[in-house]
Amino acid sequence: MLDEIDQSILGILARDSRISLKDLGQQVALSSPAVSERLRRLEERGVIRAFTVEIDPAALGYTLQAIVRIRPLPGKLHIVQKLLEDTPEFCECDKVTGEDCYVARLFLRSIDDLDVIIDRIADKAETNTSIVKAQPIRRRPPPFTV
Amino acid sequence: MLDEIDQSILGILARDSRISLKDLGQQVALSSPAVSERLRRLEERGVIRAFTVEIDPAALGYTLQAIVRIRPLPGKLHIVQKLLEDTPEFCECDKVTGEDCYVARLFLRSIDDLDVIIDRIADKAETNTSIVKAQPIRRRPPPFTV
DNA sequence: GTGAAGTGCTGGACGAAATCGACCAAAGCA
DNA sequence: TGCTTTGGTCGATTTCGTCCAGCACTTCAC
Repeated sequence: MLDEIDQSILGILARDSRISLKDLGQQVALSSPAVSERLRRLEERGVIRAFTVEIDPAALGYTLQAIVRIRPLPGKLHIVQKLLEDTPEFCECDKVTGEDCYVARLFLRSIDDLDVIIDRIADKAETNTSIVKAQPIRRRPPPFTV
Repeated sequence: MLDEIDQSILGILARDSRISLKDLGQQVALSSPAVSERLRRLEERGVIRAFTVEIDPAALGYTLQAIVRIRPLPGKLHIVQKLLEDTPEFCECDKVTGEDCYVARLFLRSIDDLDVIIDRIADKAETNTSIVKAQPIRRRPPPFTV
């Protein structure tokens, strides 16, 4: 599905997605039209979901992060999910097996905001909030070795 | 700190980080040398941590994800953290307040891998694993409004 | 085997984009 | 008031991306 060249292209782009096709081509020993075509196909096949940018949340004023585990009350599941989706401070949410139904990441400007946001779901779900103290591993791609 | 133009630049780059400076400039009504300079400063100040690419984990064979809560046994905290960092399948890890010490995201090729990886920390920590069934919110930036 | 078709690459030409330097206008300040 | 800093424009030059023709290699039918 993905050959070695595609994998190293992905690795390089993960570190710097604004690299020129020329430089990218040199690093994988291919001409620029060739890597251009590979990029096109990687996007087309959905291997590359997006070229994006990693922003320091603190630069936007988000000095706090929390991990919130959420267990909607009976019959409230869809309402809760909709509420999470419509609250932009929830920047990541997974629906999981086990007692908790959702695990979500919340970006906060202050601890007061936490209270405001959690209060909005407090009557529809049980929640368990953990404040992030440190990030030993920040978002990284999984290993490529096939 | 960040003016409106910087914010809209970040918003545009979050959607497509490979956009040309020319197009980016047109969208924010600035010349390309001007946006080039703003980009340079955003990077320099650490607002932009990296230009990167979002890869479909399934394309790399990772058909499963799990959220693992980890509570190291007394005296094992540093060993456990090192182990997490050295296990590339752990693609995200937060150190949090509360009973659990770490919350980590694990990418898996098969359910068998889960057993192998969790076994490696089983004698150093209590773990609680939830399999991801769906992702109602996939990584998105927090709201920019200052 | 052999020829036809398909795939994925190279290299050069050409138009588009990035960069560089010169210059300018507004804001902050002695 | 006039100097300095900051952040911008514009045009020239260089660099890059894209298009296209051609080539090598593989697959497959005969």
